[in-house]
Amino acid sequence: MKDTAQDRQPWLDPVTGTCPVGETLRLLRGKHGPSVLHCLMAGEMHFLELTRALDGISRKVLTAQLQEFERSGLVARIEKHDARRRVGYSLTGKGADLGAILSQIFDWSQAHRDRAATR
Amino acid sequence: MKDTAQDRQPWLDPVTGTCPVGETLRLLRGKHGPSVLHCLMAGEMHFLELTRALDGISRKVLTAQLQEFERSGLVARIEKHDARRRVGYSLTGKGADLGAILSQIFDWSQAHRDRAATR
DNA sequence: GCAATTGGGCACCTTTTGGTAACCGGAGGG
DNA sequence: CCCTCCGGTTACCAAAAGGTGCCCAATTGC
Repeated sequence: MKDTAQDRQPWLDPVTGTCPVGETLRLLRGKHGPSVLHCLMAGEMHFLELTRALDGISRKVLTAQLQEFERSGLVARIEKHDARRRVGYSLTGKGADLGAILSQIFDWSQAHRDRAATR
Repeated sequence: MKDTAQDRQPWLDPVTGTCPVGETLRLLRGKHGPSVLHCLMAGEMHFLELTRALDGISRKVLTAQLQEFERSGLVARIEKHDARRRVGYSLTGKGADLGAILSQIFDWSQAHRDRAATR
């Protein structure tokens, strides 16, 4: 019997050898990541629109975040070859599914805003 | 007209002056935070049980995380004055509600484990 | 020609986060 | 008396994350 990683950790993805849950959590650990997805729930937005909507995020971090979301298939990047060469970002189906879950966290936060710290 | 913070940012909690959503997101940004809540969804656990279940978390980080969750009213700390003076941790109602949402993220991760990276 | 807009990239720095290892204190066992 | 278990705490260090400021390229408007 070969004692494989799969035997010891059956939750690991057989293809990538990583834990899909861990990957997802890592994806959402950024300071602004969830907010980016939440913004995009309202529809496609341009890069600079996002920087303004998120209030405080730097362009560096936003580009990095969007690229990571794109790699993970949560967000689609659309180059408009129109006048201003602006770039649109919108959620994929996967991204929208995850965004819907995040919306529940937003709702939970509002529902428990009473004595949130219960001090 | 006094232009108050409430007028400019109506999502701020009128009592604490903080954004409840931001506070929640900050609560979940830790590397192990969501996993801790997920563990406790199965029921009360002792401190060392958690360190073993989480595989890799240090006692320092786990204590800090549990204290933060306790301050936020997600987790209850129960000192057992029995032989081994062990300490139990369990979810409050609030904590269980949030844990249920996190479970959906776990489910999402499993559902999208096919080509998660879509490289 | 010159400035502004848009979406980046890059170098540098600070802050945050997490791990390691050591120590502690009370209870129990031998 | 000494050792072990449990739940911490502390000091120290490394890595990750994020912000700032500067540069760049293509295009439009003046």
